[in-house]
Amino acid sequence: MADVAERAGVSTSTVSRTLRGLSTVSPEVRARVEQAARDLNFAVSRQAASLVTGRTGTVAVMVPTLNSWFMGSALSSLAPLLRAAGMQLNVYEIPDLAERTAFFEHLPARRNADALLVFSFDLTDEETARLDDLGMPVIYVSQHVEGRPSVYVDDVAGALHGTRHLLNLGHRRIAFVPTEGASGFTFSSNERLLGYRQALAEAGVPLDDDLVVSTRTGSKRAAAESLGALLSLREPPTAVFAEQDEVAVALIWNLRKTRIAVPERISVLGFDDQPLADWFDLSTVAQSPSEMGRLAGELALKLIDDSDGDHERHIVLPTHVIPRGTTAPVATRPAGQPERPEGPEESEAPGSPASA
Amino acid sequence: MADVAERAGVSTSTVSRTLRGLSTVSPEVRARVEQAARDLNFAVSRQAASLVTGRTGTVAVMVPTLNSWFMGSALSSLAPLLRAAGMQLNVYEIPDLAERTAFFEHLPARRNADALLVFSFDLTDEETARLDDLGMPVIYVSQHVEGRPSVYVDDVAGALHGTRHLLNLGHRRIAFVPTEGASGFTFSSNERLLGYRQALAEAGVPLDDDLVVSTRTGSKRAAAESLGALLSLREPPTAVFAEQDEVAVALIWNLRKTRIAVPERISVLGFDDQPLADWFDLSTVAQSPSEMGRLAGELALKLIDDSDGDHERHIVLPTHVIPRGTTAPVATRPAGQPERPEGPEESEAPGSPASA
DNA sequence: GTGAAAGCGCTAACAA
DNA sequence: TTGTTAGCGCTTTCAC
Repeated sequence: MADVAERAGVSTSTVSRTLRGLSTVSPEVRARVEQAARDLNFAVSRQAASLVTGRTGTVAVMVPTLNSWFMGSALSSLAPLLRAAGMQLNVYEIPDLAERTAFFEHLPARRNADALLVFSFDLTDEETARLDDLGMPVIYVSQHVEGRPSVYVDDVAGALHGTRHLLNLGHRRIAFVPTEGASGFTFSSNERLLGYRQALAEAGVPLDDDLVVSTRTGSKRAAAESLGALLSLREPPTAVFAEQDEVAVALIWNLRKTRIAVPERISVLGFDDQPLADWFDLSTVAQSPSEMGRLAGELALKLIDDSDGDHERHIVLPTHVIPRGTTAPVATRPAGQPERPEGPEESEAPGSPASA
Repeated sequence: MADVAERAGVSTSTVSRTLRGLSTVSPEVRARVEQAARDLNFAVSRQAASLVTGRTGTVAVMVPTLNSWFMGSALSSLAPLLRAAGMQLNVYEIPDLAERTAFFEHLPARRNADALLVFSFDLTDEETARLDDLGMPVIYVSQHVEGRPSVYVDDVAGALHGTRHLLNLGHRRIAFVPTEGASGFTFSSNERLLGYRQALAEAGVPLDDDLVVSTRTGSKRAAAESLGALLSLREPPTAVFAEQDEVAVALIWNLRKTRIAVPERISVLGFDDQPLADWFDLSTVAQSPSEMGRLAGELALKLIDDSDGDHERHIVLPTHVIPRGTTAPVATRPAGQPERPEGPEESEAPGSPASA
């Protein structure tokens, strides 16, 4: 910066003022300084600046993985927003328990970011408390933490509406397939289960715990097992509501393999509306992670600017039922009994794998 | 840090030494300092440290998007590696030309990172030159830049082997569907096209430019148009090699819709081996972005440590042909003429959408 | 509107 | 092995 100052024939203070866009610089001087900075290819060291301002110009995000549709979408909308605000984006990927322990032990974000966005973790109270005295705004995303800024989807309502969709199609035996929380985060399983139950209750359909069978995500095999449990019930379901699109698709995959027609014999509903859903023509409950990322980012910026300000601190996002080709009115005959001989089904959307 | 020093009854130098794990600290003092640091919940400010060391403890990555299988996988393997080395990960998402111009204008990574990983851009010589005097190691990933550290997949060989696979199945009319470079990056289209041509040449199959039809990625509609161009040729292809799995799947989707059996009437081969390929039972040429991320990260760390060292600076990763259900021997009759009446195909993997 | 000087929190050289 | 001191590059009073 000293070089720039010398070249422009001013003091470093003036250079600093100019480069930060303060208005207290005369136009001619400003021009000269900017030219000098450009000539010398100069960029301010945030490190040095932050030392005196106490701000790092960085927003940290803590994510369970970077390799998922959800995180990709969320971060994709977050990143440009931060850049536009002149902020850097720092990513902490915490894939397993060991990393998680280490993270909470050292809290590496401390003093190295102006705000922290925590994505999709089910934190213990102790961990939350630890984040509380991190000395920066902490925003919980895709989860809902009492008394802290949170941005999340209304999972209860989403599952409620999804289940109602199935009920409206005449289904009464509706299974729910939640995803087993692998490494301490559950993608809102509980809330979605709640919404499912609520819908059944309000429709006067008796709850049947046999119809709730959890599975692991992304595994065709695990889906097959869950499916087996459901299909071998005395009274099997006519519709299955999977807590995630991936699981829904795995179920469909297995159903097709078994030559059980979807949606004629059994309807399948997902949750997320990720691209896979479109490929498989899957009916689903849509949520928008990109919207979530955007709102979380905006909230973060507001809280950095003015952490005691009067901001909406609990932002709840809506969901939408997207009916596609895998949900249909319940067959008039009891499920499990074919309406007609097995064989090729009639034409259907090519995106949905057929049995034939 | 002064607080910690006081509490431990030592100087700040000793605290600094202890916290950096230097061996020149006596065990008792070390214990005392560590305890004090823990009590006070102290974390070193990287900002302040970097001011004097000249190192930021940060690796920056410049990516076109965060919302893709490729980037997700690559960053997912890169992030833990950096964390293990005590480095932060800084992400610059540059989705469009405007952002790109702004990025190269200001080079915000300058002085704010110890190394830069550039993913999947086709840079101009001017841009490359600009990165050259960034004052830090720049590693090009998923691309191949003359004279600079690069980590990339052998796209030519991949396409060569893929095409050979089709040739070995008896195909002679083999189409290639590259992806139009949307915003200045081409995902190695050219190299893959090269490999395709090479394979045909070595097999003595004449090149036919009508068999190369580009498309946009992720668009069913665009795929339909490309497909139309191919199917309306006087001598249509019996196999299509898509430059990306997504395109391959879109082609299959449209083929099924048109009731053209895959692979009986036409074989389809992809490139990438992303999860979608498995869902659609797509034969493909596999590459490993996670391996790429890992190697790029390791190279970055090496170059930060010792930028003139004798490191392998061009790392080329292999590809593997993964035959699945969408490639099969060419039909004995000329393509375009059905071998048997249209109708349900025999049983096939349920992952691949069937026409029936 | 601009400059001089102090100091942010740390590390590195040097001394002890 | 430990402490003292200087200074990294910037921003921010406070004068002018």
